[in-house]
Amino acid sequence: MTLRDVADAAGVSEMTVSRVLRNRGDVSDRTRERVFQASRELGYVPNKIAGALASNRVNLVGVVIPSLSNMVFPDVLHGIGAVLDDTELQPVIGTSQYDSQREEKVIYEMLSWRPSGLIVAGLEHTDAARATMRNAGVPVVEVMDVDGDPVAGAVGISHQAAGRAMAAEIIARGYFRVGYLGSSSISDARAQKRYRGLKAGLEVAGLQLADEIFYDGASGFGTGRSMTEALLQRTPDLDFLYYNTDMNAAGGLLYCLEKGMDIPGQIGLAGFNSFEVLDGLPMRIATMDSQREAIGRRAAEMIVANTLTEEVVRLEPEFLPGDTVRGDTVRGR
Amino acid sequence: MTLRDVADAAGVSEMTVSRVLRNRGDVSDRTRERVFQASRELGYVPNKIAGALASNRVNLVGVVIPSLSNMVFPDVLHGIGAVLDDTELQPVIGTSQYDSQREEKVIYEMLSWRPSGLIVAGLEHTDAARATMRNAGVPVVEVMDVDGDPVAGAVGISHQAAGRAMAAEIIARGYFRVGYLGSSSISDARAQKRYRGLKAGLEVAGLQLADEIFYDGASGFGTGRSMTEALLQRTPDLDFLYYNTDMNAAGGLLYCLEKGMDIPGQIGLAGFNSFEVLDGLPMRIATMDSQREAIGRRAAEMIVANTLTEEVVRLEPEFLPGDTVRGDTVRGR
DNA sequence: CTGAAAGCGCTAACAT
DNA sequence: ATGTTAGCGCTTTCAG
Repeated sequence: MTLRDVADAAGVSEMTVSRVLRNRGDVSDRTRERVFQASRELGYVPNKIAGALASNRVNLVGVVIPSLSNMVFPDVLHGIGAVLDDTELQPVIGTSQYDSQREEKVIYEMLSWRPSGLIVAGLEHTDAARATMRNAGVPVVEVMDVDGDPVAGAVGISHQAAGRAMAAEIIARGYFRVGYLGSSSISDARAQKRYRGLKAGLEVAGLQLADEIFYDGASGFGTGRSMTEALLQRTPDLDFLYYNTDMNAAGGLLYCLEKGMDIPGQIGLAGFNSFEVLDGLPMRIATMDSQREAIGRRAAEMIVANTLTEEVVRLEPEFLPGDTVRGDTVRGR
Repeated sequence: MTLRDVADAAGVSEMTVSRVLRNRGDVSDRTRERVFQASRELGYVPNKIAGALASNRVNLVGVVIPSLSNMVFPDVLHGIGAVLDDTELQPVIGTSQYDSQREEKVIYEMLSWRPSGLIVAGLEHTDAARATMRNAGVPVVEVMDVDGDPVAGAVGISHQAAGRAMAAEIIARGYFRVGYLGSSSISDARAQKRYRGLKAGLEVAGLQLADEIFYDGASGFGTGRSMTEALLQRTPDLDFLYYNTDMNAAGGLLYCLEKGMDIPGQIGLAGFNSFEVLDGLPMRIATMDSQREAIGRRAAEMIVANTLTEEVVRLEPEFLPGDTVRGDTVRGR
């Protein structure tokens, strides 16, 4: 089933059919109607492969993220989609499963389809992947993180700064025996940066991390719960728990509440990301909004603009105190 | 940057380069090495558009789902990915946002790229979408649901039966004032089927749904909590709450626990889906495993088999009693 | 083992 | 308003 078939059925040239179906150029209403009719009757579906080759235009935007299971990425995709919905462009998603070799392959595959742009999560990639992106010839935007050296454009927050900011909040609220609960995966570069930011921020105030614990595998209530239990068993006098993500913090919160701990008096908790699904827990977890949707939107806008931008957009995460931290005793908020 | 450039740099024909890069046919080690070298130095990325047009082969599998925000779909994608990872095929995801017009468009767009197969969530589509899929000329598999008339292949569970099975469990455990808490969205056809199945199952035992409540918008703890509060205010003597999804059930559970209700004695709760992230709540919610990964795997296998199958695979959801329902007093489990 | 020719299905550019 | 020609970058097929 090709243009040829529709053209024959409608008694016009292929070119006319092409024009009608793409709504380009002037075609008489009569011809137009005949073409639509023929196309519909035959159940014609245009071949975008051929169209793309001939026109040198592909209305796809590649989006490479580590995983769909971690809710942060669908949120970024949502922002991207919101912007692309107003254009001819369509996102195409690829996942790296937190594996940089796989990511390299996915990026390469994506670019081999000659998309109109590429959005990639994070700044850490193999040299080959970076080289490929640099030569892509289309707008490339790295998202979620600005702590590093972007290949081209970038939109994100500074996770290092987010960690420091959290340290400042913790200190201002009078906590000083801080424990960190995070992922042991070195491939979660952004969590690592927050971890380092936290430590740096504590040191500025002459404090040190009192203890830390790391887990393998997925975040979740169970993970948060068991990490929290293990950490508090080892270091019972902690007065603050900073989690790499709200999902784990939620598990920790439930554990602490069960044990009858006084939150936020005896112990404070904070997470990261601000997940809407968690509204409805017994207490709102203190967190930092990671601006995921805004990041997606901004990145998509840069692709739509279609300039080989090198712009780096730094968004600011917002601290949300929730119910699991004390009031600010220093600045008196 | 085309094959031509690489061929010139390596001093061979385009054809030879093509063979080396695709690892097809015999090429001497010396030539092979030269080609790789040239290709690498030039940063050549093959043009799959042209390749696909010439070879009439596209190693993509279209996957159309309503949304990425609802965790059920990433789980299906995970199953699909697990199977496709062992092949040359790659999934390409499109979302319909629970809008059948949009779904029709997405399916059409997908097929215009001539993928090797198509996987679509659900059995409810516009007539045009069904017609398009029927003429696709590639394997098409509808997933998640088998209560209806598939276009071609299908893999899923019977949500109607799942609702009935839940009714049977509720009754067997001695509950009889049952409330349903679900989505008002008619586009969630599967939840509707469970709802109808539940009612049918209760009726068989001479029971009726004591009350029901519906919400707009996204599921989540907050939604589950407020629905539960509203429903119990209206009908305080309910002894069982059946939710359309575990996410809402979790919110309801937290609410009931806060109010000091005796679960599962005074009141029982059950959800649907079996979400792993929820392990770690104070109680494990009774639920039914919707077999999402298995569905994804099975569907992908049907695509890989590359036969225009009409096979309908019905998987069986597994009831998981958790901690929020009483023991089976009838069958004495 | 390597190369040359033809053509995949469409669209840009140029007629008419 | 419609048609004709050429060619996008690759692979298939056939030669050698």
